[in-house]
Amino acid sequence: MGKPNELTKAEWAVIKAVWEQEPCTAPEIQEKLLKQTGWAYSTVRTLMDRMVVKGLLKSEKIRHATLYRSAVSQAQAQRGEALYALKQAFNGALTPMVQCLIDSRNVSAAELVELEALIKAKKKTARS
Amino acid sequence: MGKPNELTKAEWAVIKAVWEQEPCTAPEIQEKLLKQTGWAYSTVRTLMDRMVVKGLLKSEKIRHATLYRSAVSQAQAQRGEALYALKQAFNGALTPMVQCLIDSRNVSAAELVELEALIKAKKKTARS
DNA sequence: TGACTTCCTTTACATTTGTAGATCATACTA
DNA sequence: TAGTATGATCTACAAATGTAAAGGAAGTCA
Repeated sequence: MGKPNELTKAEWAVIKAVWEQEPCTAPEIQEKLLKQTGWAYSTVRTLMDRMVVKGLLKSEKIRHATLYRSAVSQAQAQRGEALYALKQAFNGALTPMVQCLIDSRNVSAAELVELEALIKAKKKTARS
Repeated sequence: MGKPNELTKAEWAVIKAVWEQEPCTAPEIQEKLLKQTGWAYSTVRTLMDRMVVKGLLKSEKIRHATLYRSAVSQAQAQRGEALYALKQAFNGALTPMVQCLIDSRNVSAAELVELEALIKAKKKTARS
């Protein structure tokens, strides 16, 4: 299970669309992304085929048409990205990274409560 | 203040070395990175010059030699990377990202305490 | 069954990134 | 001052990425 290589922006756009509707065809994804990206069909198609080669998507040929599905889950991809940032930028130091996150954004009171709860929960599971 | 574009792995390696010793010369950085990367002088030099063009480093010519310094702080670069992950992978949702981080790693009890404190502190500043 | 519409396949090309050899200018040293 | 070591510049080249046009094949509707 190699690390799901980090995704490029374009790849993120595609795989997000795929997650929303699996399995799917290239024209469907192109349609979905048209507004945000303006990409032509062949652009999307090329991206998707390259992503198959990379192991980010799987494709299956049904007669004439090609069906795609994701080969990495959203959770896997998210984790890959989060851990990449953690490692690269913060040298693996978790606390500074979280600190940075909550300092760099307007965090609502509700979110702070959530975060607190989450950490409490983790403490419980950790200690056992 | 454009977003400090995300850095590539190679760029991270270079800028980290620069932060450790500013100002610095290309040969110094090459030396520093030799062990981890095996890069030749011209490789490092090319990287650094490209980073100047991108606005990641600044360079100054002192006679024959070239002195480099960072043009983005460590904090800025870290923030860029963290926010990129947040936005791209988690669609800006902070809590899930933090959740993911603490689930994907062995977090020590001490770290959990730190995190908790950090959030408490944030709550205080937020409410005012 | 011919025309139209879709989707697929192939090919292409510019830009960015990773990596470095070769050669030129300098400065130090004997 | 000639020779050597050191750093600078230029040029190169392959792989990855972003982006798409052009031309073929297949299914659909009249």
